[in-house]
Amino acid sequence: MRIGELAARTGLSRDTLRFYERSGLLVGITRPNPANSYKDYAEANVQRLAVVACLKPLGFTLAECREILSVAMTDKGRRRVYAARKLAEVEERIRELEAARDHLREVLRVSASPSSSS
Amino acid sequence: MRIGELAARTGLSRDTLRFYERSGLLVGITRPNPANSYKDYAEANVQRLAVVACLKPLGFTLAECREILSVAMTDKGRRRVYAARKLAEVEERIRELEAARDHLREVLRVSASPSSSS
DNA sequence: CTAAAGCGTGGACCATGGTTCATGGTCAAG
DNA sequence: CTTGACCATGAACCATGGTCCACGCTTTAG
Repeated sequence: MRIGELAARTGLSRDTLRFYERSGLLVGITRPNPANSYKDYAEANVQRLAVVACLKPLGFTLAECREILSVAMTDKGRRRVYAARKLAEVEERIRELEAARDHLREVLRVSASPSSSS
Repeated sequence: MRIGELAARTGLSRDTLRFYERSGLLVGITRPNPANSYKDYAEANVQRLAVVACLKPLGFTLAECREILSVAMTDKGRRRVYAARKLAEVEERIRELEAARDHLREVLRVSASPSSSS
């Protein structure tokens, strides 16, 4: 399929897809017609982009998505390693944010009392 | 004081301080000596940068720090509004990350079972 | 006096994840 | 045949938070 169809089927803009292509997230790109410069994107990219759409909200960068996709179909163990590593990062970030949250609550508690500003 | 001293007293690099100055975080900057172009930074900037150092890990951007500092000394109520708004953001982000964490745990749980890869 | 250290300015560069623009080629409908 | 939609490429630009460099001037230490 061409980029417009891929965009329609994934909900991503053509520009974003071109950016993802530069980022190495897409595979199976050919130029079947020597008369023009149009590219053909393999069907597999729809699935790959679904994986990216799933991973991105989990905090994976595009580079990490690329790495994961490169082993995703062949190496379950390595895929687990990525997930486990990211899980640790996410848990650490949650702890940091909980500390920030408690700090902000303290700010609000203190600033609610009658006197004392800064 | 000059930028070097401010850097020494805050632990920030001169470059970072100049970046912060461009970002509008510093006040009371004069050029007391007409013979040179050296700037003098008001003592108050040490405290301001301490506030920034406190706010940044809480997820406040530099622009938000600037806003908060602009009202910090005069308007306790508005300061509360900023803190409350950021608290809501932090709590939302925590919820998102917890969802991501659960998703990753699920990935690890599923990929631990014997068969089925992608 | 000389050399090093400090200072100000402006600009380039880094990563991240895109968006927008300009240019030029191609394809399909009317 | 013309118009509009689609495509590719490269480059510039956006925000965020800086870092690094070169240039030239000043200040300070030896």
